[in-house]
Parts: sequence; C-alpha cells; structure tokens
Amino acid sequence: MRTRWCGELGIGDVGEAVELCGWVARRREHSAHLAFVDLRDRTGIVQCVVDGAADLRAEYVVRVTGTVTARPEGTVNPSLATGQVEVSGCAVEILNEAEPPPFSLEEWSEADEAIRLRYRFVDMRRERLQKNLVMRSTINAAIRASMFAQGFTEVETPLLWTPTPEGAREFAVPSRLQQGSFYVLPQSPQIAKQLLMVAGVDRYYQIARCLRDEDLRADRQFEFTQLDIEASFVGVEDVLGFVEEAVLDAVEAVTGARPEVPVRMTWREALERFGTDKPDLRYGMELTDLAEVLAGTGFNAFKAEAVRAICVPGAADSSRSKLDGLVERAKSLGAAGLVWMRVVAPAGDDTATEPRAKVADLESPVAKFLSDDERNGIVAACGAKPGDLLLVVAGEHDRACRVLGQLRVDLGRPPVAEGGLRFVWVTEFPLFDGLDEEGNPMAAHHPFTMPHADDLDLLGKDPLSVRSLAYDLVLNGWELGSGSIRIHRADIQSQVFATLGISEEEAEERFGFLTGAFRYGAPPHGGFAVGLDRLTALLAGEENIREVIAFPKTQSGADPMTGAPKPLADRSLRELGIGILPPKR
RNA sequence: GGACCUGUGGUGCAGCCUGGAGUGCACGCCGGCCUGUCAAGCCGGAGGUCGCGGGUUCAAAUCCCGUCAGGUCCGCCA
Repeated sequence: MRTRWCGELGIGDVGEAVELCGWVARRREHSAHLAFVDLRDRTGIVQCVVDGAADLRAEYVVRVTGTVTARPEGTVNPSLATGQVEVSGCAVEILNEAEPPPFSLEEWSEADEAIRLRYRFVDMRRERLQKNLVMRSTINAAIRASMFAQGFTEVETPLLWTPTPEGAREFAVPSRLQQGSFYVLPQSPQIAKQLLMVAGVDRYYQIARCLRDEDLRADRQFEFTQLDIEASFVGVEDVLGFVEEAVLDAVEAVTGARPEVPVRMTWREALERFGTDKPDLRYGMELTDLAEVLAGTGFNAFKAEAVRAICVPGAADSSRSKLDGLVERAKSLGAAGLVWMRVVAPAGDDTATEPRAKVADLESPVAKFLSDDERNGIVAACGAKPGDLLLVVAGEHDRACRVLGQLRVDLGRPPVAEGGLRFVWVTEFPLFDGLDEEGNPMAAHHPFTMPHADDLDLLGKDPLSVRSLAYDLVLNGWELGSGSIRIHRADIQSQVFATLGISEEEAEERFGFLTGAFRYGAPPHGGFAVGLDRLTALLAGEENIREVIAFPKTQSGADPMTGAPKPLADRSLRELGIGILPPKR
C-alpha cells in the first residue's frame, strides 16, 4: 500500500515517486486548487501539496501518491524534520473518514487526563506517546540482548499464583473448578524464581508483569513491568554486575552514550547525607549534622538525639507564609517542628539593616536563644551564604533525617528531564524495618533476605540493627529496583522466621513449598528486579509512568476507555460461587 | 483511611476571592473567500445541565454542605 514512511523523507529522496499512508494531521486550504496537507504516520509528518482538499478533514485515514520535491526557495520549514521537502502532485485516496478528534493532537496542546485515557487510541497517535512506546521497546530489546549475552535464560512464570500473605496486597482470582478457592496474581515472581534456582536454571531472567493492589502514584500502577533476575552461586558483587550491565546497555541503546557506572553508598550513608534511601544526586542541599556546633546549647528545642539542617540556596527571601507552610509540611512528615533561619548579611556589614544586625547574621524566631558562636557555627557548618535559607530539624535521628530529606526533595528537586542520569547503588539495607502491632520486627525487603555475615549474632539480641545483603538501584531519586542475596540454609531461615515472629507451623503453611524445595539442594543464590516503567519514564523525561504505558489506569484504578472495573454479571458470579456483600456504611 | 488542587460550549483557559441576564479569550467545528502555507489568513455562523445533589439568598458559575470524576501527596507499596 505504501513505499515509504512520512518522517524519513529528505532532500536525498527528491524526484522519487512515493506512496504514503497515514492520518491527516493538518490541512491548510488556500483555494479550490491549492492546499497543503500534513500527513502523519508513526515516523513523523510530511507536507503534501494537493489540488484541493475540500473533502479532507482532520484525522482522515488516507493514502497519498506523489513525488518528493525540494521545497521552493523561502518555503523550507526548519521546525519540521522533513521540512526541506514536500510531496507534490498528490493524488489522495480516502481510506477512512474520521470524526473530529475529541481533543487537539498538536504536540503543544494538553488535554485532561480522563479524556486522554478515554480516547487513548487517539492520544497514542501523538509523537510523545509514539516516541515513548518505541523507546520502551528499544529498552526491552537491549535488555533481552544483554541478559542473553550474559548467559541468562528467559523463563516465564505463572500469572495464576498462590496467595502468600506478607507484603503487598494481592489481586485475587476466583477458581471456578474449586469454588471458594482463589489464585492470586503475583506481586512479583519472587518465589517462582527462587524455585528455578533450586531447579538448576542457575541464571534466570524475565521481563515480568507484576501486580499489586496498592494505591496508585505518579510512579506506581497496579500492574507494572520488571526486569526480574536471579542467579545461583553468586555474591552481591555478581548480582550488581549483572544488573549494571543490563541497565547501562539499555540506557546506551536509548541515548547512544554509556552513562557513568552507579555510585556506591550504604543505606546508612544515604540516610545521613540525603535523608532518604533513594538519594537524588543531581543537586546538592545535603544534610548537615549540627550536633557538634550545638553540643552545649541552652536552647531546649535543640537538645535532641539529632539536630540536622539543610541549606536552601537563595531562599532567604521566602515569604512568611511560605515558611509557615514549610513548618506545617515538616510537622505533617512527623517532625516536632521546623526552625527556619534566613541568612542575612553579617553584623557590621554596612549593607545590613539595623534590626537585622542586632541578631547577628541569622533572621529566625529562635535566633535570640542562640549564642554568637552557635549562630556562626551553624552558618559555617552548612556552608551558607547571605541570601540562603537554613532549615533545621531536631529530634529522633532517623526521623529528623527523613523529614529534611523530604524537604530537600520538595525544595530542590529539578525537573525529571534535567541534570543527567545519576545512578546509585544503595547497599547494606537493614534486614528489618520497624515493629508490627505485636512488637515483632518486620522484614524490610522480604523474609528470605540473607543477613549480613557480620551481624548474624545480632539477630537474637538487636534485630533492628542487623544489616542485610539487600540493595537498591536508584536513579535520580527514583527507586528503580531492589534485590538481595537469599537465605539458602535452613538454620538461618529458621532464625529469621523466629525473629519475625513466624512460627514453624506458620512458615510451613505460608512458604512450605519453598522451604520444602530448599531441602532438596538449594544453591546459594540472589537476584534483583528493575522497574522498567520507571526506567523508561526517566529516560523519556516523563514525570509519570502513565506516559510510557499504552493503557494505564487512573489514580482510582479505573480505565476510562473500557470502563473497568465493572460489576460481573450474576450468571458469572454464580458460576464462580461468589456473592457480593452489601456496600459498607 | 487522610490532606490539597482541579472540574465553565468539542478542547484549553479567564470569570469565582468581592453574588446581579452564561459574559469573555484562544483553538476546534460548519459555511464562504483565498494559488506557497506550515499551530495558514480573512469574513460569517452554530454550539452551554458552569461535574452532580442539596442549602443560604430577592438573586448562585461565584458563598456553604455533601457527592462524583481527574491529578499530586501522606498512609500503603515484604
């Protein structure tokens, strides 16, 4: 039906007779006998010169036959990739008519999210989504090539899996043949891939769909895609190497340049410096420890386990209401309070106004409670300059760090498309993360994560301080993925289960098929999973992973195009043995 | 479960704070004109349950309450 793509035509094609197919993107009608039709296919747009276009409308599907010609002098369009040429002497065959699109398909035009999703098939005609879907495909292809080259075997695992309470909420699938029983959709192929290690597959990967029934966010959909990896007879460094190779290959395939290898950082260091386990290295504003400067302070609010600060460059002119807003934000994040300090010209500086000079070089509600040495020390420790704003949080150590880490993101994070690609390996995550209602430690990663060899004897004594062989890959402040070395020895697994407060019977019931399999010769193994929606979004410069997914859901989990989720017909419910309870109220 | 923002012809907005006739802008749509435009231009026209429900008021797009939808975030996401 066609001989060429619209977007690939250039000056080198002049003189060629072409047949093109696509959609009418725009139409500029000059008279009954001269019109310009911009024809669009997946590769781009080219201008066609037509003898009259009165019967054409936007988004009509057409086949154009004509000759590629150089545009007349002065009519070249530099903003169009094909702008040096046009297709002239065109005959236009209408393959299908179209109603006017529900929203403008011009790239500069924005439409409401609900309408975009309702007419996703129209939205996807735009360059933005076309480009993102192609990029996603490029990434997938590069990853498959990389994993295959590294000797990995792609294995598919079931979507109809078994409930494994613990972790994310699962989507349930009723069984028709065994009424009252359910499959669940896998929140990840975690257990399946460990079984593949017992099976001797040795090096497994899969571009796997994962499903979690948790609330949606800009970087979270119900269903998402991971590069899932597991390998036997490996240590942490091996796993990081496999992942690094695949991810950097994928980035290189998209950008044409191999990025810097990820920076290494322990979880502890990330928390101390950035107040988060997913540090964004594209900008500064790192946390400053004020403990030393304030060691002997008389100000009660600063007599705390930790006193930390961030410096916001040039923000000293923030309005009082903005500062009040920051205080509220800090409180909502769990801080007891937030102290702000405007750094102004130092005392004695001729440019300082009289009232400011009286409080030395800090303008703050608490300045009067601080000694001159403390004020100077704070400014020096933070490396602050006049015009900067300091934000100080005092309190329990981890919480103070996290609050400031979030404020740092709120105030400093650049747009997603700026600042390059800064990969970070965050290593030595704690094995446990807080206590549940019954006072038992909760697994930070999952219950099969190997404790750090040096911390094994702490399991019984001080579980919360036990480090693990778990690690995250972070890119520009987004958690791209996580993984760990798994426990393959029954004695250590029992110890961890015991620490988690999981009895042997309970472990047997929940994970018996895994621990049972482990008795038949489980190799040491470990793995990782990389979120490909997030990776693609970051490479595409998108703030929301919806933009790299063909058919995403809204934040309330709906699909405006299909109307899903919908009630099931009574007949279907009966067949599944399911009754619907009256709505809660 | 919670907080905040948004909802006005097909689309994107302004109007709302400070109530007074659905008023306005841009795009699109329909008709006409126009032989080198390119987000074409010019002229004319059509198109509205101001998300929905209730309340206050002589009077509500505007104020109040509720609700629905979309978005961002907290909780949640081993």
